[in-house]
Amino acid sequence: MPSVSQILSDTVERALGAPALLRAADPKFGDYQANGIMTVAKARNENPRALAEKIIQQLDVTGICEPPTIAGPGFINFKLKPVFVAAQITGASRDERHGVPVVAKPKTIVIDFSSPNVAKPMHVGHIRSTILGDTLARIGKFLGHRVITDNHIGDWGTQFGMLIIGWKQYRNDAALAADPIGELERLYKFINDKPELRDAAKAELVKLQQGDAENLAIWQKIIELSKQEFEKIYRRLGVSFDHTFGESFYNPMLPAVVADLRHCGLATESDGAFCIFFPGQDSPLIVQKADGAFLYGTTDLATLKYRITEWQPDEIVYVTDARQQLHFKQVFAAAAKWFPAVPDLRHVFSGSILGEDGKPLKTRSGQNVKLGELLDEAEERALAVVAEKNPELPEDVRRQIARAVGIGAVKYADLSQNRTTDYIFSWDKMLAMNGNTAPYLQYAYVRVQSIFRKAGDTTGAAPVTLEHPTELDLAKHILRFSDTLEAVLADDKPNWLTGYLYELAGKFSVFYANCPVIQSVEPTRSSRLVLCRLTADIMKRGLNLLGIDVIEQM
RNA sequence: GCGCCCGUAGCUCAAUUGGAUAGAGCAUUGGUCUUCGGAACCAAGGGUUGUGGGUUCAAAUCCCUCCGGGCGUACCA
Repeated sequence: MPSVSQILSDTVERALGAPALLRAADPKFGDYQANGIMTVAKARNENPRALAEKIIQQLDVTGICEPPTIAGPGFINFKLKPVFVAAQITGASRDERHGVPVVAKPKTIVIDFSSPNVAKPMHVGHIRSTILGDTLARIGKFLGHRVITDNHIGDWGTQFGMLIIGWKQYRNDAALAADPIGELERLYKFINDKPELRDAAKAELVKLQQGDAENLAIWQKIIELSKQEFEKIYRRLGVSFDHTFGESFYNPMLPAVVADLRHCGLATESDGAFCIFFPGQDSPLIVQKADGAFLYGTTDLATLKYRITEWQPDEIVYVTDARQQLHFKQVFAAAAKWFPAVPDLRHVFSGSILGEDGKPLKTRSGQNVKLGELLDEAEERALAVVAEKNPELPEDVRRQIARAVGIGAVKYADLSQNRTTDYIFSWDKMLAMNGNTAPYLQYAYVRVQSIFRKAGDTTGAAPVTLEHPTELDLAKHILRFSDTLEAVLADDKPNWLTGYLYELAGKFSVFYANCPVIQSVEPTRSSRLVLCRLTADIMKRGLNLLGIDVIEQM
């Protein structure tokens, strides 16, 4: 079923002959507002109010809303008829997708996110990319796009010289078994602190690059161990990938990439290196160092070529931190010249996570906060809250709740923030039961579930009638779910979805406080139960699209 | 030096891309309810959107000047 805003928007566009620019209106003016009229009037040198008058004469929306009104300099306001809202809600309640249409033209979207480095623990710096990319993938899929997720792990580089010599001579097998990445990290630091081993490390690296069997085997073992550790984190976060083509996957392609870039004149020699220069910019994208080695720009171009030929995507999304903006600008600019046609390339970047002192989040000893330990703490803190609030629950149930609440809180705190800015990490704020937090939404969901437990059989598909103003308000908000999802995907801004869900929970609370459900008489009782069910379904779906679990009790 | 991101209530953040009187939570103050989970709901105070100009019917949003912060800026990723 098409969304309400889509219907109205199409209607106005047909009459206007230009985009309607429909948006949710301030409730005191109506439910939706078209403000494309002023722009068109100006271009045509017409009086905007007269044009608006002409447009509303042509609109046939009698089944949908009250007669549209003109306000201000030329806004057209629409106020939905309760009967129409009720009919839409009834339809949505019988739809597995809660009234969210599948996109008319599905796109192929590649999403590149998370991308941790092998032999290093994942830390807080990885969480935003991981969670953001996962959410965008989930929403894209739900809207009907073909989404391909790829974890571009850092599994190649000069650090392997040091890791290999450390592995061969200083490896502690017991430590390796207990904490693989911890031991690898120790080996790396140990060798890095020994300048006298630098040449030996370099020699091991050269052997690896030349295909030495022993070094290749060690390298692969290190990758395997690292991937297993990453997987533990991803399992806890509920994140998965279609592919994990690391940087090394593209190694064999790099010489040909540079040769081609040189052949077509894009890459030129400068100080012994091969570079792609851009007009008006001092620093080039270097694709081959003076010593012959390749860089991540080279790998990114090879990766891009592979993805284009392999998947023919309409869009490729790179989710990284904000510090890589220049790099991706250069890669995208190079790609635009290198390929006859490039997909829509988007760099979705995020700010850093700061401690409450406003400085980058670190442990007390100044180390990066390990992601695994952060998630442990989230669950512990959530467990303490659950134990306090609901001590009669069995231990295993409490743990399960704590997992959903703790992990959910960390994710939600991140996703509810505008991704481009730095944000301040605060346990107390993210675990608060009030305000725009995961626990608040999870609790709102629990309250609805509680109604169903008491009401008995609620599987009926009764028609919805909207009598009380708070019912109508809740219902109208429900009808905006699909608009929200489309907007999130269009601008890569999950905080619009969290805002939507928070408002949904708020409107439900008001409805809940004003409208008895179980004690009301038929047919109101059944109608309200359907409204509750739909609200709960959308809360669950919305949270699920954010990668957050709901629970039945807490 | 140059470039990118930013500056909004005491604090943490919104504002659907130029739309009407800039909104939430926390904190503060006051209120509701014999309540389907009070882990709730309602209300009040709190703002010259860093500064000064410009563009237009309309600016937190676009352009320019400063001030302040973060991050980049030729062979790490």
